[in-house]
Amino acid sequence: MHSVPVEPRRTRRPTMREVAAVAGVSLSTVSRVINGGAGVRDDLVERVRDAVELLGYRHNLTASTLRRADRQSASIGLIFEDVSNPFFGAVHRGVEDVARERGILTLVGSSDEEPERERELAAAFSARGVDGLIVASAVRDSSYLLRDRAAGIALVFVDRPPAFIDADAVITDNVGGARAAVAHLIAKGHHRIGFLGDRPDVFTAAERLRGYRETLAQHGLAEDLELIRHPQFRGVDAYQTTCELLHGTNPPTALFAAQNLIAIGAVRAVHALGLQHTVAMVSFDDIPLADALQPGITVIAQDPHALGRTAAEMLFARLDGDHGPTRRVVLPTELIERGSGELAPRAG
Amino acid sequence: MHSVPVEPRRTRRPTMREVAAVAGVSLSTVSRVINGGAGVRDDLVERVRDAVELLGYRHNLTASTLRRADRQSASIGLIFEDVSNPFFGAVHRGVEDVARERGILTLVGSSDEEPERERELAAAFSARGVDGLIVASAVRDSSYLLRDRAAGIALVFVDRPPAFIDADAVITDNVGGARAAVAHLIAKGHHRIGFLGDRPDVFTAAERLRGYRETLAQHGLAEDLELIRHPQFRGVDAYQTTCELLHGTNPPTALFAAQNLIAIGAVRAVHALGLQHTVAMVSFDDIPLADALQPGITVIAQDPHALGRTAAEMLFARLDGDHGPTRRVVLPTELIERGSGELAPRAG
DNA sequence: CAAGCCCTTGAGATCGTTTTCTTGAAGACG
DNA sequence: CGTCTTCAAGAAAACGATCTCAAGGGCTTG
Repeated sequence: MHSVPVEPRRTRRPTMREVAAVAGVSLSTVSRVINGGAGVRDDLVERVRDAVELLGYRHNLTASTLRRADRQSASIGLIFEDVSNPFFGAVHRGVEDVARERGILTLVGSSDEEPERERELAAAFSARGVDGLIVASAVRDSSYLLRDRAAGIALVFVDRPPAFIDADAVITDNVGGARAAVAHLIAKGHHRIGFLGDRPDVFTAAERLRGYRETLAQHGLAEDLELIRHPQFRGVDAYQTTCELLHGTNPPTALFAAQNLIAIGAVRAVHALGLQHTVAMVSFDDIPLADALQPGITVIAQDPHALGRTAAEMLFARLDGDHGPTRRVVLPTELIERGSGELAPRAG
Repeated sequence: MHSVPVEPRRTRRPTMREVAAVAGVSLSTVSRVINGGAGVRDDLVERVRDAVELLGYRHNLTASTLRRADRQSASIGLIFEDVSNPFFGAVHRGVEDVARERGILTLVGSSDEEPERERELAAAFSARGVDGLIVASAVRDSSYLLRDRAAGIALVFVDRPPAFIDADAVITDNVGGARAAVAHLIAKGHHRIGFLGDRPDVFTAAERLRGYRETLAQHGLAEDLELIRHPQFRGVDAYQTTCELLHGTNPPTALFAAQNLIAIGAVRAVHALGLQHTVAMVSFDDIPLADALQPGITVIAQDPHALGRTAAEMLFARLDGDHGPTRRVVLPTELIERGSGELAPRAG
């Protein structure tokens, strides 16, 4: 079994010219049939269709795009931080659901939060003639995309707003969500609340930190820099950082884990230390099995699928000729109480 | 703010012809410089580079691919069941890591396990001239891809092997993993083990069910069809199905949850019923927070990232001219004991 | 019956690039 | 000094499709 060698590209793909020859019509007629067949006599349409079938002709969109007046490639590019983060998986799916209805395909890449990589991806997408770009940007200055937009590429920012370029964006209410999380913990009596989040050069992290700080200030609570931590490699370091934080002198009585992967690490740490009934916790972003834990994890849920859907809808509106002012859509978060956020403070 | 209207495509993209005019050289020379500059005098190279910079020229890969002798588009297509399933997110990332080194981009789509949709995606990718296809196929008969491969598109199956077409494949040892799971439970004394998995028309589900059955038989245990369940919509129904199973007459003392999303549903159900210390459980595929639960979830872990990496490596080997016999790579699973699989049977 | 119109069809230009072919200049060599 | 080789550079064809435009046929209409 499995011993038949794979033949190298034996047959060239048939072209419209060959279809035309077989059908006994001109190249133009074949093109018309392929593009819907309007204005072609029925019997010719049939002959062309038969020839297509016979030869196994497949339309070459590369050549078509090059020549067509509208220049549309029916594909868009998505730049995420990491396609293997379930958050972006859901955003991707939201985009795909909308794109599918229009027969549009998605090119997807991970920037790993590296500006250089993000620009490379944008350039690569652009070189392939994408009609639009949906970007979760990791750069301080997104104006490098101006040239692409000037060349006719539609542009929507998702999860993080654009900087130094006026463009459409769909983001979550990060500050509001963080405020809700921290206010919730304060209402339960907590005064020392740890913050675990990405470094503040990531927009979402900065916003969530802002919400944290503002809410502390609003309630007259002093900010302790010891309690604000930024684990570098989220999965691994969040665990470690949480342990350090909880084993330090004067540890927090509650934690706000401001990102999904960091939250997973923090939850694992709290459970490993046996402190899950002692240290309160709220996470930003819902995580699988959050409700199966004891106690369940109270979360600020965002809707990544809706983020993707909305971004795609805005992108296609632009491609359909919407030249209105740029829009920024902010999607709300939802506080889901499951137990971990409702624990009262206890002396460590 | 945000009130400046977005200008419609104002500038056309500059072409090589325009670059040539500005640099005062011929089109051919510009092409040579863009493609590495071999055989062009240094001063001309510099003049062309300056013109490129000045005009903001961006290479048009669409036109380039059309004309180039090798016809490579430097992009590949990925067909998954669902890009928002973290399992496929990880496979995707594995592919991307390998593709990135070669400057190759990924087009990605979800088939939702619908054969029609899978064929549409393959056709759409093919029309866009992808160099290769990595497919987690949902169809009984994958021979529809023969035509594409004949047209020179490399082909690798991932997660599920090909049917009616001889092609490379990378899959997990589903039968072996399932055997290990069930044997583990039997060794702990369980005789009534529930099976929760996708319908057997999904290859992986059929294989895991086979492993389950064979292991029961091997240990002289009778098979009870009441214990074999196939929740239709995984997230929602797995929860419901698990509840029904555990509340039925003569319920199982252990569960084998044979897919990641089903496992999440089953774990939630077991915990909701308060049976997590009573009913043993092993899941196929590791899931986040499995180790934070009480008891931790014992899993048969597969390595989706390696699945993607390996598939990509095989694909590129073919693109590099490997015409050897087709290969089937089977990646091993790993049993990770965390507690839930080590519970002894108790009368319900 | 001729003029005018609509409708279908095909010829040829064209999209932006690569590739082949040609040209011309410079250098090597007997 | 003439011929042969080598090399850089440009002119033009080609990739596979779409689009413009002109031609031809059939029909209506005066």
